[in-house]
Amino acid sequence: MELNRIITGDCIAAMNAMPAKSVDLIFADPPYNLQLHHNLLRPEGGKVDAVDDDWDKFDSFAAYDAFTRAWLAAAHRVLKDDGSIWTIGSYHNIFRVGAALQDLGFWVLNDIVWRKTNPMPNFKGTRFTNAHETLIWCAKSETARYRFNYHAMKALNEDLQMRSDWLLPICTGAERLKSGGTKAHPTQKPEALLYRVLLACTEPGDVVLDPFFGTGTTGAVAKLLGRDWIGIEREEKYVAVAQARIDGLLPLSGGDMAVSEGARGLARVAFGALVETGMIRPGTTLWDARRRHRARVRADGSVERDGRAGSIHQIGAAAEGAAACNGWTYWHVEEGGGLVAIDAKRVAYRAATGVASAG
Amino acid sequence: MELNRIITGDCIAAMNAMPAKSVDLIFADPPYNLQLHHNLLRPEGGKVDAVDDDWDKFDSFAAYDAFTRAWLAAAHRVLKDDGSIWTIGSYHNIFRVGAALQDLGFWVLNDIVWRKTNPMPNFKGTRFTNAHETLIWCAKSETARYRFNYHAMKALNEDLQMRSDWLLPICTGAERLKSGGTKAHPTQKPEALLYRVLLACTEPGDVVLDPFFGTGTTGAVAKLLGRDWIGIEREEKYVAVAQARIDGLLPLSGGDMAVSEGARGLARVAFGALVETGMIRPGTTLWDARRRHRARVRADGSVERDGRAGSIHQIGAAAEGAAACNGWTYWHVEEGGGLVAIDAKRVAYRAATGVASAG
DNA sequence: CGTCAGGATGAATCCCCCG
DNA sequence: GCGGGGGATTCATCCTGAC
Repeated sequence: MELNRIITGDCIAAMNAMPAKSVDLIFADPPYNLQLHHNLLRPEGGKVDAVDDDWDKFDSFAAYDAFTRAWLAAAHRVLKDDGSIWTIGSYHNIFRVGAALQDLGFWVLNDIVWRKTNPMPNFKGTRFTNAHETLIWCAKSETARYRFNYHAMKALNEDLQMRSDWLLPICTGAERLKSGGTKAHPTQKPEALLYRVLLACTEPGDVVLDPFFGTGTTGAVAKLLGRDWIGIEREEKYVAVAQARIDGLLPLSGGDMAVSEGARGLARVAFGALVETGMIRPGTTLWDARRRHRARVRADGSVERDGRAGSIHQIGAAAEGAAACNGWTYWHVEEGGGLVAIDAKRVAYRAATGVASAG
Repeated sequence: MELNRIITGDCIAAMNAMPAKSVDLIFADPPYNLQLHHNLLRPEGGKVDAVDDDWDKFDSFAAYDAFTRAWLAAAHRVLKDDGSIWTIGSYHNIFRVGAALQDLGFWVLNDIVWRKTNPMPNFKGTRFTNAHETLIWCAKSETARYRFNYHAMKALNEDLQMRSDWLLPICTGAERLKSGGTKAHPTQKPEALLYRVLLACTEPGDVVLDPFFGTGTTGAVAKLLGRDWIGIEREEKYVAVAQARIDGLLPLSGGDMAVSEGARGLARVAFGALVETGMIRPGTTLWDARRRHRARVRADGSVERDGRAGSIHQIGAAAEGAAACNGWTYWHVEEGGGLVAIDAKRVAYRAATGVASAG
């Protein structure tokens, strides 16, 4: 089997033409079936550049399921018995993909949450910011002896076990491939994501297959890490971009590559978290250190003073007639006859929950 | 329908005995179908106290799917058209539940990741630490007008949009209910999780249904926040624990339940009303913030620019060549040598006339 | 050359009342 | 039920151009 090349064509046919049990790892980023109906405008009037490509359009969930089961069955055949498979998706499609994986006999090892440091906001204020995507990692069967480089993952995570939630930025800037001044592909994944997947589940010389190759992030990281790879992609324009990208790369010599871990230092704690967890009850009176001003805690973590509601910082600033105020040190609660700064509650919260570092 | 009580029995039968379209929110924590075949040993030899209750055993994915679709269909019937449903699960079951939700016509609004600050480590070093669970939030249909208290969520998160990943501790310590020295229920959820769900999607007086009530976390938080609730639980030992727990609770006072509201809750003011009352005189020049465009106020509250007259919004959009425009924040009047947004005039108008909230 | 303000942008199922 | 129109709504990051 010829390695380190892109096959142009349909991934099901291409996989069926490959030898059975021939690849060690499959990474698949299939269409998400986003079902976007309307144009979305940003508050300042700009238009969101949506994914509206034909390859993401399906007539129904049934049609999407049929497609999913077909490519997963082909993937099952080419995967070695001790290999494993990763898929990525969003709430639009990931439940269909996950159920299909289970139905085909794949054994789920983890679901991994890719938390985006910089997701697009929800412009209309109608839902929670959709700030993550989900990956599913499966062995070929319940009893398979899959590869997991536990210590490499632990080392990558400052000697703590790598968790199932990964904080990584989306692909922007110089890493984002352009063609003709605009993005070459609407859904290019960050190399750091593939780096972690390949480092966790393969060793040098393993064969990595990506049936939805796109601009070739999987191939690029595989080459970098000294893994062999095969990419399958239907659209010739993406094939050209991917080939040029990978040709221009040099593998690492011995090496390593920085994986973004996001902001370090102490985790940001919202005042609302203290209210939610019952450390401070709605209705509690907050005092400044000299009891000259008071405010009342509301159910959503905002506070109210003289009929005006806002954050602890905003209302503290208003009480002092100042432009800004650190509400954590400004406001206090009554405790044992004296006043305790709410910052002490934050310290206690961090200690109780073990949220030491951000990320 | 009798509220604020626990129904002992099977949740499907109990929901089918309830009136159709009678609840505003459903929170469901169904069995996870954990498929734990072997006893798991800790490194030091102790046995992990795993979920091995009969209620979590299913013979196959098909049996679990049939159960899931049955209770979800019953839930669909009792949910109001503009209500919403939350479910929680792990990778063992959440894909089955999510696919069933979509197949039954529920419309996914978000998948939410509950990131645990203190998850159980992976003792064997064979996988990533399973550090999260997944919630799925759905409206009853694609076109339903569900409730989302956007500004309350934003206030709870230090004035940033609440994201789809929530960092919360697991339920331990004093909050963890005990019976006879051991934990009363193997999967008790933290109150903070329910607090956020109920604060986001209900208002005081709404009816919240939990078909897998367990030790009654949903009921406890509903009572605290002044929401009505109904719990359904099959196991009498859990019913007793939940009832005692909720009976011992005091709700917040009415004022403490108040949360932040956005401008959509404010009374609508016609621009013409400001002209009528003399706050803005006909003939006044309106400017955009950077003085690139100007318009002239007419006697009827319309404005004119380049020979075209229309509302402040229409003429603002025309000036910008945009599809839409909020004229209140786009246009400004000269005042004291600087520019003041006409929105400030609207604030003054509301204050002067006492029209605070929308009717 | 550096700094700063302004603009662009990312897998998005993104409004709602009134006639 | 549908169409029109008022008017509510954004976070982190990177790039470009002005000075």
